[in-house]
Amino acid sequence: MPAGVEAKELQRKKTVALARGLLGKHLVRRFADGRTEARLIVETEAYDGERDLACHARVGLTARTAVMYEPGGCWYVYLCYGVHEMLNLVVGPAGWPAAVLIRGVAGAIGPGRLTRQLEIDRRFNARSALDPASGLWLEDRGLRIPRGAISAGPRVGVDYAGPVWAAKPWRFTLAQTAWPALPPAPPPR
DNA sequence: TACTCGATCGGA
DNA sequence: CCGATCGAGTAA
Repeated sequence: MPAGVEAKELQRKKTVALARGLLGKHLVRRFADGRTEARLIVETEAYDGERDLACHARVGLTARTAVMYEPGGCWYVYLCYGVHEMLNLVVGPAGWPAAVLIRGVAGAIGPGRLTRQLEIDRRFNARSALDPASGLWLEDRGLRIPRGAISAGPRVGVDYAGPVWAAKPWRFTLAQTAWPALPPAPPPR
């Protein structure tokens, strides 16, 4: 049986470690027709607190950022550039605004592409990320990730945050060699 | 109410 | 490189 991801774990005040730890977990979507799809999480970014000038919570508590102040374990979904839905996992204890952007899953690299493929939009905002009843949740399927399979680098598209915060190596990617067997590739011609 | 500017992507 | 497209945040 698949083990869920624990709320208690997501409420630790360790945003960057949680972003790293999310690699290798699965994002599971149950569609309206009952079909389910589990995708390996392969790329994440950490956004941590009001002090983090790349984080939406840099402006403090507003209607949009309120969900980030919730205890870890719910989704934060917002519209980016008027076009793309961005999926984030709220992490940390209540009152500490932090989230992890799900930037890539196996079969869909890019935060806008994955939400489009999995039909994720702002209706999931503030819903539970641990409860299958929400239709979108996290599962730990026991995949072991060697430390060396993870690489870190600066977050993408946050130059507005200034050199210090833009340079934080808070973007994490899982080397493809650590992914479990992918759907069979079409035979070469 | 009038601006400005995005945690992106696809097409020139 | 540029345009799409719209909502949040800010100033007035």
